[in-house]
Amino acid sequence: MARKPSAADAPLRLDNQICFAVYSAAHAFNRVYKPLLDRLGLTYPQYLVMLVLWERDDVPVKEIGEKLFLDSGTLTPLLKRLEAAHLVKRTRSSEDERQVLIALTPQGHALREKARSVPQSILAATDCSVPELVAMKDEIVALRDRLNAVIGD
Amino acid sequence: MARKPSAADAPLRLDNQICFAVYSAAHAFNRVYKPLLDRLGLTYPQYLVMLVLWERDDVPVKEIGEKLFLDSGTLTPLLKRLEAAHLVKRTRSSEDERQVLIALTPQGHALREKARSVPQSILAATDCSVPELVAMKDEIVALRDRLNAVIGD
DNA sequence: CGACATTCAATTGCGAACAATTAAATGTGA
DNA sequence: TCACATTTAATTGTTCGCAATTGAATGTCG
Repeated sequence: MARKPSAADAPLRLDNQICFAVYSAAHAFNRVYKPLLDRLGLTYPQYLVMLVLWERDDVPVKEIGEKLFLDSGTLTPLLKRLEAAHLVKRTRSSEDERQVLIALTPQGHALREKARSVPQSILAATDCSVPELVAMKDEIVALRDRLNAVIGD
Repeated sequence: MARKPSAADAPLRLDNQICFAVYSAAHAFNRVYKPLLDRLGLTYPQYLVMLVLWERDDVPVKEIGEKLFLDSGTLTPLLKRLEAAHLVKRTRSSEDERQVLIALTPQGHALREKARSVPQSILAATDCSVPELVAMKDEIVALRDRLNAVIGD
């Protein structure tokens, strides 16, 4: 038996869910990045790891994980692929043998120059002004941090 | 040789990237949803499919894909898992044998009632007002649609 | 010093996500 | 009607993402 749409249904409607907006926007970003990153031989998560390393080299896996909100189950195989591509080197820390330090190779450093044009291309694709994007980014980060705060209960 | 941070580096900084904000917020949402959806026996993408079906039943795979921005490579195995869980039935359309129609089972319908409390729990986790969330959602959807428009070139 | 807990990366298994290909059904035009 | 293109799902292979477990190194407390 057919039901009339009622106000009680609104919370379950797809279009009303901010989480779906975020989920689908993340996929849209990924699709825009794809052709740009293909030229660098990187996937998007690999690109994120490279961003971390371009800011600070010789970083333990743990720290990369904290910055990207990813765990070793994701990072270990990803980093092995970056190593196979000769972009990073993985070495056990001598001070703490539990840690694996990730360092850029010369090719890894060099890739940074090829990556410089990427943010500009993405900016163009958003068809937004920089201040608009910064404002949105700050709002989304604040939301993310509130969500992450709830997890640790 | 160490480099001074310069303005030219800003575009490649992780914290400046809206895409990473969106990417990490999507994962944060997923982690908040996880315990709620575990009780329903659903993953987050499966929950999205159920949202579509609760709005309109007996839908071809294609249409689900268009609403969620997913293709058959993702949906076919996901829908088979939902079928194995007795939540949906997959049947070839008699009018067009190429299409597979997805229909809810009685259990699939019934699950809707158990799902009603989910949006409220998510809302609480965001620690945001409804108008704030609606405004953000609209902005993110607009951004997503502009990104998707660029893809089709 | 020695039992114990903690930390860290690696591993395993499962479920997305997507590109590329395949195969069947349908539509179209000569 | 028949060749051909288009549409639709399914399949295959690669890469994430995460829970759960393992094993080695380190830290802590009696």
